[in-house]
Amino acid sequence: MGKGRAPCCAKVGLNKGSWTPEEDMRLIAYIQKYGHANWRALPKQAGLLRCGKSCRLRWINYLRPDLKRGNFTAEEEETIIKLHAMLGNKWSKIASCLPGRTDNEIKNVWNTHLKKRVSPAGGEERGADGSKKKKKKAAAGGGAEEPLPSPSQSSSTTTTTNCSSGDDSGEQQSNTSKEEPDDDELDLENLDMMPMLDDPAFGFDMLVDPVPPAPYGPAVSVSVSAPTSPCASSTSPPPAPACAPPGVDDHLLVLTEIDIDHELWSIIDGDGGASACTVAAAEAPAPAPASCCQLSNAEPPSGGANTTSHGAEEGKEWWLEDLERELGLWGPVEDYQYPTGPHGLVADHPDPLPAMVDDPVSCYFQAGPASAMLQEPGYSAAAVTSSNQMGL
DNA sequence: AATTCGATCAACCGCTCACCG
DNA sequence: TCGGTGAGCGGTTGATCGAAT
Repeated sequence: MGKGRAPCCAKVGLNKGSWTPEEDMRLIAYIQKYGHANWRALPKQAGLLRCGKSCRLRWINYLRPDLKRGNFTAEEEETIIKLHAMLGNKWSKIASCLPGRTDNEIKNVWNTHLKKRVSPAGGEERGADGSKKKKKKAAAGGGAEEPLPSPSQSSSTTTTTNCSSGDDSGEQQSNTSKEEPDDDELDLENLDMMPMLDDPAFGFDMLVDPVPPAPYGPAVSVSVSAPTSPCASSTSPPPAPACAPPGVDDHLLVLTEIDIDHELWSIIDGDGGASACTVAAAEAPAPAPASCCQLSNAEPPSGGANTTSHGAEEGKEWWLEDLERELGLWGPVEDYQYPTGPHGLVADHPDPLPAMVDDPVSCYFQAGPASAMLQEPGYSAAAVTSSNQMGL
């Protein structure tokens, strides 16, 4: 750490802030095709002006196909409360027990809803000294020694009081987060309160030690089932699709080169400028202007495996629909004309980027999963969205 | 109708961990 | 064994939206 290592995002020329649809598309397409064996190299290879960290976050928290969107169910909330009582702010561990939910999401939900519910004092905490912003400043000024929401807080003041190690774990959580071993001594008496524990596949060590890092790894093969649902609750998400979204295997968006200033990546990389973007892009398979159906031959740029596992068919629709909705694309379309090639397939479209530039998201969905799905028996054309409906 | 305020959530930052040479 | 590097985690911030005034 320290050691003079510059923050990854402090690099010159990298985008920050909200992601654009095009960036999303590039990231999705790249990961679907090559996985994410190396986050640091990924943005460069995918032609994204983002740091790897940012890409990773975006993928994990927003673009991952197995994400469950929408409000938390009561059961999920209960699970969070109980797990938090036992684990404290171990959001990633809590998230591992809530399939389709991210640590960030859970953290937000906890801080905005559950904390108050569990510990009304926590709500007052914020209101007591005014707005949350004021509170932050006050804390920064050194006044507030307000401990973070800790297991002790929740366990000592709420319904989840039977976490025997409440006080201790609370202290550890807020003061010595490093004392993992103790934190992980969970109160087994709580186990029967947790819905996901009914799952025979559940092992408590899953909480203590995160699920085998089955990252969406170099291979998209990382099946969705692995990362997020070691202790699948009964409120399981829609049929878990494989990491690769519907139809992606066969209809990947062709990533095209972004014309980034050659020196930019040199600066970013600090590697002496040998890796101009276009060069990298040329080396990286991503930009290959080939057909969308070339996936099976694709070689990960950095040796990552590309196993693009096929998700369950039934998993395709929900993921696609969800993401489309998320991006404002969802809706019936009546008059969209696919860019058809000689064979009437999008894959024949020689260069999707031109369209993508205007409308990257719709282009992606029409050229990718959605169109692929169209070719599947039983899939309704109504699922295809019209770029006219984009609010972009 | 305009303004204020609070809630929400995506994204960033800094740190630690784990792996590899 | 040690140091460097990348990944991951948890805390925090800031933009946005909706409700209240």
